This record gives sequence, structure tokens and C-alpha cells, in this order.
Amino acid sequence: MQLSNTSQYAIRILAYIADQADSPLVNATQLSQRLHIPYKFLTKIMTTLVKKDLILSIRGKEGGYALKRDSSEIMVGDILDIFNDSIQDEQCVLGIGFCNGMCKCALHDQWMEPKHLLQKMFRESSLKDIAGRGCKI
Amino acid sequence: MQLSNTSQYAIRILAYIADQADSPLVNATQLSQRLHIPYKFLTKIMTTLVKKDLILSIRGKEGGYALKRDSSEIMVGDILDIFNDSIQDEQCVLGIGFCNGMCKCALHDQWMEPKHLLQKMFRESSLKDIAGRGCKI
DNA sequence: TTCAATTACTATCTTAAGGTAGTATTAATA
DNA sequence: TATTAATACTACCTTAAGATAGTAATTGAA
Ligand code: SF4
Ligand code: SF4
Repeated sequence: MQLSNTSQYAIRILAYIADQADSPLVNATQLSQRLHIPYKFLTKIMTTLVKKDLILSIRGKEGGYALKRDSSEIMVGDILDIFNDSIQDEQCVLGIGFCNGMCKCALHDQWMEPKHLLQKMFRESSLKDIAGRGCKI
Repeated sequence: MQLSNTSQYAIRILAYIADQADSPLVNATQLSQRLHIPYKFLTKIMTTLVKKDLILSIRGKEGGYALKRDSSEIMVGDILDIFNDSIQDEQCVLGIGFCNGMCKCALHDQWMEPKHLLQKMFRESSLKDIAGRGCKI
């Protein structure tokens, strides 16, 4: 009952970059050191984020990374989607989920409310909302 | 954002046994076949449940498994606890969770409500609640 | 007392996530 | 143009969950 390591890293990376809005580019070495994420693993994640159009990368000397959109327009849900960590509408709490509406266990209806709250939270929270409070995650 | 395979299996196994209250013992072969859980993996899980005192086992011919307590007294949360799949009070949505109360991201407070709903649901739902509706999970 | 049916134990294999290593490519600047 | 600092690519290693295999221990019944 937890996000993958990779998703957690991605969120922290993006939040960090969002928070550095003054400095145009942030490089992998800095991200790795400040966020304590293994350098090589971090660059792998960055490449994914570049391909998914969340991050702009500049290669070569003086290069680095920047957000491709405004931090208020990148939602936590967008990040979770990339790493297959978001909550699907049909997803069963237990992960079993081949029960139909006709025949549901006692958890089925109880799961609706927290599920919708979580989906809404992920869908409506932007990087701007989780960064920029002076302390890093 | 999902329970482990093992937890899912354990819940389904226990719910199945709860549903067979008429037949005193259920054996591993039957459980494996009816629930489509690999036999050897299932017996490994059963041994854990026996050690954790949720299941009573009888070895030898005519042996099998039975619930050790009434199905209304075994909670889903008890099962999740065994396989380290329950939601801890201090657990952060993102799994990051080294932020203190002084300095919280926008998700921190929003997570409280769904978290409490889920914890309550797991704590208060028994095997009896999820089994015995005529259809198996 | 032997056999067959059952659970328990120990060791190993497989898979996917997480992580590492080395090299290629790119681009600013001396 | 050569150097250097950066990202990108490809391949591999590690770890833990998931799954399998073989054998031992237990027990009811022929
Ligand atoms: S009825 Fe229960 S097990 Fe089936 S999909 Fe709904 S929550 Fe999951
Ligand atoms: S502030 Fe945000 S990142 Fe930190 S523990 Fe709370 S929810 Fe998690």
C-alpha cells in the first residue's frame, strides 16, 4: 500500500526543480546530491520524464534540466500515471477486482469514498502545491 | 498503490475457509484449485497463517485447515498486518514521510481523511463481512 | 504395521524493480 | 579545434517478491 520508489523519486525531483524557478537549469549531479538519489538511477528517471514531456533537457556543458510546463500545470497524477502508480477507477481495494457489481464484498462500497478522495487529490495537486514552501521533500 | 500478491491470496484463502463453515476442514489441494493459487505458494502462506494463530492445521490423512477464531473476529487489518501491508498512522501518501508537522506539503492534510477511512475499513471489516455472500473473491 | 494423504521444512529458481557501469553524443568555451 | 561538462544509450548487476521442487513429519485407516 505504497507508491513505488521510482514515483517517489520523480515527485521529489520535479518538486525540487519547481522550487528552483530562479536558476534556469538544474543538473543531475546537483539533484542527485541534494535529494540523495543515486546518480545513475536519477538520470534514468530524468530521461523518462524528458520523453514524457514533463522535463526539458539541455545537453552539453552548462546544460541541465528544467520543467517544460509551469509548476502549476504539472499534476501529481501526471507523474503517477507515467510510472503506473495511479489509482484506476475500476481498481479494487484488495487488488482482486474481478467481482462484478452484482456480487460485491463489504469493502466494495466503503472503498469508493477514500478512492475518490485520493484520485481527486492526485489529480488536483500540482507541483506548485507541494513545492515552494521552503522545505524540501 | 496496491496490496501485495501475498496479502491478496491470504485474504481470499481465509474468506474461502470462512465460507465453508459447514465442512470442518479444508485442504490445500482444494484451496489451490478453487482459488487458482499455486499449491506450493499457498502452503507456504498457510504455514505463516498457522504460526500467526489465524489458522488451525491438522496434519496427516483427513487433515486440513480451519479458522482458529470465528470469522467475525478475524479482521482484514489483522491479515494485512502479518504481511506488512497495512497503513501506518505516520505513513505519508507519497511514502516519503520525513517531513515534520512544521513543514508539510499540500498533500499532507488531504491525506488524513482517506487514510483514516481506509484504516477504519480494514480494522472494522471481518472475514464474515467479506465472505458468505454466495460469490467468491 | 503398512500405506496413503496430508501439512511442514529447506533449498532453489524466476521475475521485476531498483541500481550500477561504461560509452556515446552534445554543446559551451578556452 | 580541443577540452570539458553535461545528458542519452545500452548492458549488466542486485535484491526482494513470487513461485517451485524435493523431502520430512504426521496421522487416519486398511
Ligand atoms: S467486491 Fe470486494 S473483492 Fe470484489 S472488486 Fe469489490 S472490493 Fe474488490
Ligand atoms: S508533508 Fe507531504 S511529503 Fe511530507 S510527510 Fe506530509 S504528505 Fe508526505
